Amino acid sequence: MIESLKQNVAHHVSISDNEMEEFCNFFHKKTMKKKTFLLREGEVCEFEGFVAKGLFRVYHIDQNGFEQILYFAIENWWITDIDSFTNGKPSQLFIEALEDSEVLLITKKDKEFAYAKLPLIEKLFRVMTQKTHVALQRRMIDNLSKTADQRYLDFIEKYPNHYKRLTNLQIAAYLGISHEFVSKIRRKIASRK
Amino acid sequence: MIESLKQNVAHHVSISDNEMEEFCNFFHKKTMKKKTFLLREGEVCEFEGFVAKGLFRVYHIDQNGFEQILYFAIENWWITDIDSFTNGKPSQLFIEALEDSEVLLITKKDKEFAYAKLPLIEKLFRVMTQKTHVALQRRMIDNLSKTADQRYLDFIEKYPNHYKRLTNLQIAAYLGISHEFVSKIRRKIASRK
DNA sequence: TTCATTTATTGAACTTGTTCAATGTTTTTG
DNA sequence: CAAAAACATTGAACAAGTTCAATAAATGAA
Repeated sequence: MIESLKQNVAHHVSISDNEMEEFCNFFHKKTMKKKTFLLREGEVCEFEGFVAKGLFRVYHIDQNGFEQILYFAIENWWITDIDSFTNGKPSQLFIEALEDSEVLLITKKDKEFAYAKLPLIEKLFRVMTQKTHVALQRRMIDNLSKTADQRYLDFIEKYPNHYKRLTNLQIAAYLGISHEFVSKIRRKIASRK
Repeated sequence: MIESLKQNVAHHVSISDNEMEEFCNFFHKKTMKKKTFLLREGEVCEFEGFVAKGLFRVYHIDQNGFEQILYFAIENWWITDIDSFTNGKPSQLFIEALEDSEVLLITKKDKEFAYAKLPLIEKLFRVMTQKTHVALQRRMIDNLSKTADQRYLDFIEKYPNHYKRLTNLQIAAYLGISHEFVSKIRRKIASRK
């Protein structure tokens, strides 16, 4: 449970056992039923979360009522709305559990406390933010240049574990296409074999 | 020259005059002619740069030879390839001056030195990375949901200063559409008035 | 200034992806 | 287990955006 968090932290920075213990103690566990929300539009995001079990979607709803999915988070992913969290403003995002899930949360206060006390934690989050930023740049470039077919293929290749747990509707909202078209892409791919 | 850098830093973190001086001393000025490159694909990005004057484009070229522009950087913007810079791997990006430009560069070594010596500098870059990340998330969402027309309008509204200095070709490569279609969008908009 | 190069515009034919509506399939839930 | 709800598939008509080719306009370099 907390073990996976420790492993994840250790994967990014080298930190003493004591510091690790101290950092992990800031987290409290939250169990969530499928289809419940960790964050809703309009709320201020007061936490940063580590997914211990389950699956979440982080998404936005536009003026026309369409959903755009920013990312899916399964085990060992972090979830928050950085903008709302760091700037204390109302979120534009929803974070919803798509399966029964368990998440480890740290509050804003505790995170700041950790920053002040444990210099490596500042580094941890800087490194993680950089990594997600690089991944998002990559996705942006792909979105600018590739067809929906290619993006779908890339997605199932890149996230085979997500893929199995998601519906067409959700994949469509991530790729920025209609779910009907996802069906048509699947058919095309199947017939190609 | 260095003044604009100081102002930019002060805008993000509160730092003493001494520390500011020390940090800014790490930078050296580079003057660049239009159409010259600060970074080419395959090179390792050894710098982080602050644009004092001019205009740059940061872009990628895909397998089919098409360019996707990640962003434009004018005065007071920072430029680097985070992935290449932080992980020491060959860049997938080009950074090119689109006008005669002046940029203030800090090397990787000096930046690490600054991190170690001036704790607020770590914060500075963390805050800046977060801001660019939030902006990119916003752009991703818009790209998933909006039509080319709307994205074009958003662009000229959001970056009126960039817009005047860019060609249709460049705006097209940023929006992920053909430059012919940019022409058609412009015509449509003009006829609507 | 002049010639070459780059950039912008336009139209026609085409491709990609959307929308809507109907139907079948799977999953949830009482 | 049965009924309801959510999800997936399909086709037809449509809209959005591309490609190609031709021409005009602007810019740059000698």
